[in-house]
Amino acid sequence: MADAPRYDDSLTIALLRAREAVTAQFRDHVAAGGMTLTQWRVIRALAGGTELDTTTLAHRCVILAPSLTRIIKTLEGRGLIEKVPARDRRQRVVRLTADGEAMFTEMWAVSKTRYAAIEAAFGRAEMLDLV
Amino acid sequence: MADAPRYDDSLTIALLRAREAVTAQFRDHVAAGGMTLTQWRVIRALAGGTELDTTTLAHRCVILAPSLTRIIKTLEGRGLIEKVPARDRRQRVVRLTADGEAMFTEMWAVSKTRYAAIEAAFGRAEMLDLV
DNA sequence: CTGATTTAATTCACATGTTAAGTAATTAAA
DNA sequence: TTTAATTACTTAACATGTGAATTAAATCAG
Repeated sequence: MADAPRYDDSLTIALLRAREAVTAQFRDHVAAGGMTLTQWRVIRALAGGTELDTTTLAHRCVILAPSLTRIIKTLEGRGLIEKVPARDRRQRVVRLTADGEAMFTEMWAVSKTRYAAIEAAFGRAEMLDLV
Repeated sequence: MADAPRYDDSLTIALLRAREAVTAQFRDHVAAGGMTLTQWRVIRALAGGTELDTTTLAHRCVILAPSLTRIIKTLEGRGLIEKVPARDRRQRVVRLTADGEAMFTEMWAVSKTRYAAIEAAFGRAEMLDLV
């Protein structure tokens, strides 16, 4: 099978497995807090009183706009985030509520140590080079 | 903001961006063939007459079982894959049809060169180490 | 051999990814 | 200033991710 595709070691598969391996470390913890990993990325991006519009937030969290629209609706419904009036009325600017900040603080205490451990064991430079 | 989370350079985000950067190279080409990247992974895993059960196929393609069930249904409906009788009747073993092999051959001619170029520019070893 | 357990898939329910189309507000052009 | 073009976001439609519950078949214990 000289010309047959090598499959298991392709880059796309490797990236999927790498992401799977990393997210598995957090999924249970985040799920215990009643949210998904994607929602957690949004909470984390807004932590500390940060106010962001949808476009910036989507880019930082690597979430597509349609997904973010739904997530904002969900998190707003739970009282974790709230809208902020914006100069440009096309924009939707959001921030964490007091409850949202509390939720972040509580979960970050645990997540922080896991992030640090995993990243230290990995070598982040090569990843960032590609990006 | 000494204790504020550094966000843009976290590993989970980096992996998302890396995957985004790589898949963008193939998405258009695969979409032109009328299928998704996930479906293409399945086709590729079965190329060359390979017969696989759902569990093995799911693991190799890094697709969860429920997703694979739907994908098999879709690809079977298009006449690209077909069932193969299995000793263990709990298993669903599938392989490419003649049309499926033809589809693979046609698309692989283009994909192959892109895979090679990207992987050469990356350095696959670190990824595999993590996995 | 019969019942309990385990295994392989499927189904269900909901969240997200993805593309395309649509809406409202801003900006630029005539 | 009125229209055309852009921008920011939303909605829609479908595919996939994800965990939990179900079904069917194989295996195991007694």
